[in-house]
Amino acid sequence: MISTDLIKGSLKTIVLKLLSDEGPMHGYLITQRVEELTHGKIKLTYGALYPILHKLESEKKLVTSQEIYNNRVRIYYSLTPEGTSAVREKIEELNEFINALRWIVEPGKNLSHA
Amino acid sequence: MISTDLIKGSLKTIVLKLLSDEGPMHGYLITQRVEELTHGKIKLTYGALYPILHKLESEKKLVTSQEIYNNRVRIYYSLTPEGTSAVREKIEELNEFINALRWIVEPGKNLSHA
DNA sequence: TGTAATATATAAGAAACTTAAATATAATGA
DNA sequence: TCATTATATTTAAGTTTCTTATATATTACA
Repeated sequence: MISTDLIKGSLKTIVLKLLSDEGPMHGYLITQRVEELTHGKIKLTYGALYPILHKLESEKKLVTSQEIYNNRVRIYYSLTPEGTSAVREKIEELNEFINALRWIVEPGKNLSHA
Repeated sequence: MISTDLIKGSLKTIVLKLLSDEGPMHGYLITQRVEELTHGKIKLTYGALYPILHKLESEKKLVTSQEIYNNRVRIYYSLTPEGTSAVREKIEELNEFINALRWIVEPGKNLSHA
């Protein structure tokens, strides 16, 4: 598990990207997929996730639809067109960030300026 | 300039790594080098930097020495042995983090598990 | 002589989390 | 049957880490 300080700022981007790649999902499933995809390195807590989902919804980047599964309510989140372009911007920024980090971590290598 | 939310958690690691690569530096110079190395993508503000330096000093990861240059005080920060091993740990964690992000950003590719 | 650059410091406030607790149902195993 | 684990969402309180703004002081340049 990676230090939470490091991960903090990228949680919103991670959630948006996941919905973009895998289609509508409910919160619980999002935490599971992030853990799977990152081989346990990143774990989303519910206290972080649900406020993020609610905020993205209030920003019109996500919309919700309820489904009943085994008597339990599931709230599925889907990207709006606005959310879809937000994903692109966020991913671009995340790639810039990764490159900037690599300029620090591997200063010798002549890395991409993308 | 990358969103500050994204950068927040990695500032301490960046400072430590820079001191490890380039030897003792004073605060002002650190902000300049980070900006240079990251092609302006990451800018350390003084309000962030100096508290970080003071904290690392109180944690015995850095020690200071004063020099006078042109009548102005410069406070040079150097890594202690404790600081040097902290750099290694932090960089390892940062690499894990970068990989985890790549698993999200490029889910198709079969990336290193390092 | 005033503005930009150099150099450090810190207080107040915002933002994004963590931790913890609450609620509720289904499935599993002893 | 009873306890535990898994499923599923919510939110309040507190912490940490920054941002923003301000203060101080010298040098360099136009």
